[in-house]
Amino acid sequence: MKPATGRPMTQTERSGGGRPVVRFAPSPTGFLHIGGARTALFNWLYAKAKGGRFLLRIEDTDRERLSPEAVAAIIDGLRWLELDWEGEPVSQFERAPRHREVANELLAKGNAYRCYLSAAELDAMRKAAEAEKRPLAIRSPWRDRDAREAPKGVAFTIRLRAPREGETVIEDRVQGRVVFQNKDLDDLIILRSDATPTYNLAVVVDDHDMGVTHVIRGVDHLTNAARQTQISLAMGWPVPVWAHVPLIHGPDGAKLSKRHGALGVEAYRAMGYLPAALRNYLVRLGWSHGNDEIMSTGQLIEWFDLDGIGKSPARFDFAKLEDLNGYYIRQATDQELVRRIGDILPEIEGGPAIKARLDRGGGWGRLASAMAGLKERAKTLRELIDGARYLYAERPLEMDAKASGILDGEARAAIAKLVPRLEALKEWQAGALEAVVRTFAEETGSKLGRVAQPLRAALTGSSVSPPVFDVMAVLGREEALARLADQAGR
RNA sequence: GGUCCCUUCGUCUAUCGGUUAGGACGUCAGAUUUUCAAUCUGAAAAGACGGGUUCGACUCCCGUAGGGACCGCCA
Repeated sequence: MKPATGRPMTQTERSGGGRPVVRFAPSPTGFLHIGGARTALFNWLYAKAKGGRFLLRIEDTDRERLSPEAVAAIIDGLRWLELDWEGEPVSQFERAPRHREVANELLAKGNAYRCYLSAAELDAMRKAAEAEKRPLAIRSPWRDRDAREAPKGVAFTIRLRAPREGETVIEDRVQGRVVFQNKDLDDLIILRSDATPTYNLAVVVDDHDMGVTHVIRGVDHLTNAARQTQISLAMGWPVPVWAHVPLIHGPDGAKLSKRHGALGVEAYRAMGYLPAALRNYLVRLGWSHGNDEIMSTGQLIEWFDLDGIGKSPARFDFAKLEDLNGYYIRQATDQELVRRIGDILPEIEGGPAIKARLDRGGGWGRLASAMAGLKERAKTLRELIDGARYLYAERPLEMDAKASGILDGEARAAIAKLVPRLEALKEWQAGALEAVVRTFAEETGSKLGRVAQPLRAALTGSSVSPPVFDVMAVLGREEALARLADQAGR
């Protein structure tokens, strides 16, 4: 098949539109931040949507900035987000010999050359250009100099012999056709003076060797796409399909900072967000499918495509994430919620203490039975834990300001009168409890709320809770009556 | 400074030359209610600006303004 335009054939076109291969290639210098998570998600979705493969490569060539914890954090983050990749993660560092091999091949082809410019000289050139306010393009004299003139025993770098005329065109599935004038691009270093490969070389070689057909990544790599295209062309390799997605900004439109949300995904996990909610939120940040907002993973896989990605940057909005998370919490099964609370409890402030109390005396079981009422009122797992406080609180309950306001003398007296009737109940369950209290309210000529609020206060120490009768049922006869007795007036 | 990109309600977005410019979050009001939520109903809220092209522009072109990315022997 022939490509419709004059651009180089892409791998998909060569393989007759076969299964795409995509990859997520983070550098392990920090955690998996929210932007990276979205990039990973887009790649993952694209692979799933098109029946392709999603690979993971760790760009760990910078040994100084490498941290093993960061690698672990990225992998944990992807796992938590449930973005599974195929095979073992590829270590870019371990492939250095192959990168070197390609650099030498380029050298042998005459598409690269040894450059003896020192770092200090380069620095001076850059400074001079800046001082004169003229555009900088490093033009190494060694591009055309005879290799025999080379100083002996001096370290050299290998530079790509990039074309000086014409243009390098990026046909981008998101950005459209982006044209770079070759005169603006300099001969980039592909092999450092210590014979280690640079990023752009490593990426091109790895993507080629891994059979990557589509490169989906942040726009911050757009100019790299031009450089990488030049390397691919110099090797006679096909150029992948590009898709450079816009970056995520903070609420103020500026770059996402720590205080905005440039946190690692593990922070979102600890804040009590559900992976499905975060995925749904993230995918809508820059991608759309008509007016659809809440989409199941199945729908996302069915609908996702590069065409739906917009070109303008999006701002991160916690309020919308929260709303979505609330929805996913309401949809989640009680068991899943209990499990996830158990997962994050050890890593949040005050969590271990709560866990210890839940561990004692069937707390988890009570949590599970209270979940139906609880999840209706929480936007995050943290709020869920907070809302469940009455379950694991110890007697005598601490009353918050509103609760003690509700429990005035009259209210306490009412509780005292009500307790015997509750005690007389054979079946301790919500319906029966409600009937008793309703009757009581009618008899005393008060609205249900007048009785229910004091009960709530006495039972939970708060003015806010799930329906009181459910609360009583979950607490069980003994505990509920004890709490009421604690607050009952004489 | 150079190169490249972006600009629809406060926010995320739909629209792909003809719509009362739609939806979602948030906000406000109301309904419901034992509290708070959830739910339902309704309201306010947008095409940065200036020129073209066209019978007709949010949509196409140019310019201005604002914003962003990149400009390493980092990735």
